[in-house]
Amino acid sequence: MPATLRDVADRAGVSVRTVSNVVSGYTHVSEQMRERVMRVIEELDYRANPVARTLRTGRTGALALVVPEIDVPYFSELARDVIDAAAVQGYRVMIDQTGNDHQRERELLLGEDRTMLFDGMLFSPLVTSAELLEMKHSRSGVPLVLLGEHEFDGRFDHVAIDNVAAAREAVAHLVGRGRRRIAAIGAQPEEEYATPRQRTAGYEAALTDAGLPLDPEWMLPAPHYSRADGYRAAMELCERPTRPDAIFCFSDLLAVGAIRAIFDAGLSVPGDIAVIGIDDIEEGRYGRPSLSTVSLDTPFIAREAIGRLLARIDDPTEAARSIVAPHRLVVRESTAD
Amino acid sequence: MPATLRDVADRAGVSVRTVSNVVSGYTHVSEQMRERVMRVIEELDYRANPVARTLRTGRTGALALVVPEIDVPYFSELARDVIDAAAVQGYRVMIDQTGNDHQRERELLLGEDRTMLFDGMLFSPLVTSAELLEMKHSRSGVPLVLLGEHEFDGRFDHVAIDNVAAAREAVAHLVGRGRRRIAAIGAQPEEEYATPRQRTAGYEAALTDAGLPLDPEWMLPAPHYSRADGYRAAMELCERPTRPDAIFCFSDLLAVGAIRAIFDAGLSVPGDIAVIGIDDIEEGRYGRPSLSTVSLDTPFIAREAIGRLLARIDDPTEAARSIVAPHRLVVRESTAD
DNA sequence: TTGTATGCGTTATCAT
DNA sequence: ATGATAACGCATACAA
Repeated sequence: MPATLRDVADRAGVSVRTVSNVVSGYTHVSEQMRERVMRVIEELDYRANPVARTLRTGRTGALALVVPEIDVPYFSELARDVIDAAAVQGYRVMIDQTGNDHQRERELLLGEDRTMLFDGMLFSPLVTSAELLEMKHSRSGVPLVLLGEHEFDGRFDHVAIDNVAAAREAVAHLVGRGRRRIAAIGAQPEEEYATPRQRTAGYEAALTDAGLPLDPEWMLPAPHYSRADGYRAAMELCERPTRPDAIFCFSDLLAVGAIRAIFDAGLSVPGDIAVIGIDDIEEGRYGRPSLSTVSLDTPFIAREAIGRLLARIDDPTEAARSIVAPHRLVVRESTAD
Repeated sequence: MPATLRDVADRAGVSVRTVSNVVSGYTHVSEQMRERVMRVIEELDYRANPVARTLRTGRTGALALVVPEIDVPYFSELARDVIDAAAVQGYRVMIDQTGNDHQRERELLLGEDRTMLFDGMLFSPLVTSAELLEMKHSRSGVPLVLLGEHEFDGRFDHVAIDNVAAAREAVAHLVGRGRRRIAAIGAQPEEEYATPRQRTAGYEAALTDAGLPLDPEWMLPAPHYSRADGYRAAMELCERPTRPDAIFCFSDLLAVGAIRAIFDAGLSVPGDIAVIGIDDIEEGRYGRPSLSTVSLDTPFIAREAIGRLLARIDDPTEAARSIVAPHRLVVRESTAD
């Protein structure tokens, strides 16, 4: 049975108020009193009960991070940085997975009694809708920061890269390498999601910049941004009468699958088909060939997101702000000559 | 301001007791009363405050999962399964990272006020010591289930594969492929940690089974089981006057790094050197060559671990049990002929 | 079947 | 500077 504030107070012959003052580092407390109380705290191995503290203060010291699937490398690398950044500020992180499932996402966002279990929420959706977020926000009032969605400007805090520019640079790089038949993998069937739409826009802009034609036939969907999706789409491209000479994948994971498919089709990377992704996951650095990509600064994203969230927890009336994280083209073997 | 039990009671003209009964699905409550209360609950959009409930009941509905680093694929894949298995039972999961850092691990385990923030703990250490666990357990009394440590039998619940057998089968497979100079990567400098020691034992047993000599020179350490560790160690092996013709890596991540190193050294896999790992992470299935490995059933591990933990939460006096998870050799290109 | 009252362990208000 | 005491929101022992 853990010792309580009362136990300590009784044993030290003082009031709970005094003990509480010592514990929470209150200024007006005499040195001798302080020492006496501290000794008893040591003796009884007292630790404050965070649940009781939370009930009183309304602060839990926990944040929620919602991602589609934690085992997708980009999200696990992001989670690592988020957990670290949160720890620096004294917060712990709860992770929820939406499983790329709309129904599940709904439940999670609007879910029953989640409220008050955490002080704020970091939401990194692959797909999500503004309405859902509006509902969440208005119903629970939980401070919310979006990761990777640059669409809902003004309404929510968010931190993300400039997706259009990132995609454009990736494709421009392929053009610069002399590629002309450039396919894209990762467009979403529905046009309602920000990230794929923006990357599609960047892809199209780069082709237009280069005076290349836009061909919808060369934009393949990838519902889950998984290795399997990338494999499937690339294999389909390889089997066509006229093959692409480069593929821009909307994520590194898609690219990993695509490279394997190209190899299985008896072709080479980058010889026959150059491949570039987005994310810069570590897996891409060790593959054969190593993967060219657009690197996102996840520690930066995590730090800024945590910063915004804590600011908003502190002052819920603050205006929503939009933070653009830096990105950087990283050229490796998969697009080398 | 969220509605409380009292608000609902007042509005419905009943006592808090009655509302509480309705909310928690108490059996003895008249149907009309039930409906009346439910209607008010809807109206006020009432949700029970989980913190208050926790203070009262002592149950938080949260579990902690402690891993070295969440962005290590094996752990993120395990985390996915743990979160899912916990969700099925109505629990949420908090993730903590020890960062492979002993000091940090200490803090985390013995840490201040963590207690009572979760009902139980799943601990999946790369490295840890029995003493630390003893301290944790005795001090906080938090129900604890170990993942992947088969050493502390009898003292703690744990679920893990038979590491000795898994390693032995992997190495036997290499022998069966005609390999004779079989190196190992992943031994820990200190001999105090269970997993590496057991895998070392399996490696040695398989060599002995095959009548092959044991050479300490061919057992390379890998402090973090990272791709970089695997790369470094394999590169060193490649530069020796007599190279191995096979490498047994204690984890798939090490194997990924090793394969890249062998390639960079101008050699081929499996032509010059065959490579096998342990874990069966998805990354290994898409690499070139695809990675032979020993597959662990992480969904099984997660389910069993959650099951044990909940049983122990329910009845802390239960005897500790040891669950052996199945493993299976998976042969792919990296050890093919 | 339902109402009343107490306590979970803190923090914070009001005295002194 | 410190003591007494009232919440925080819920669950439950005890009554009715």
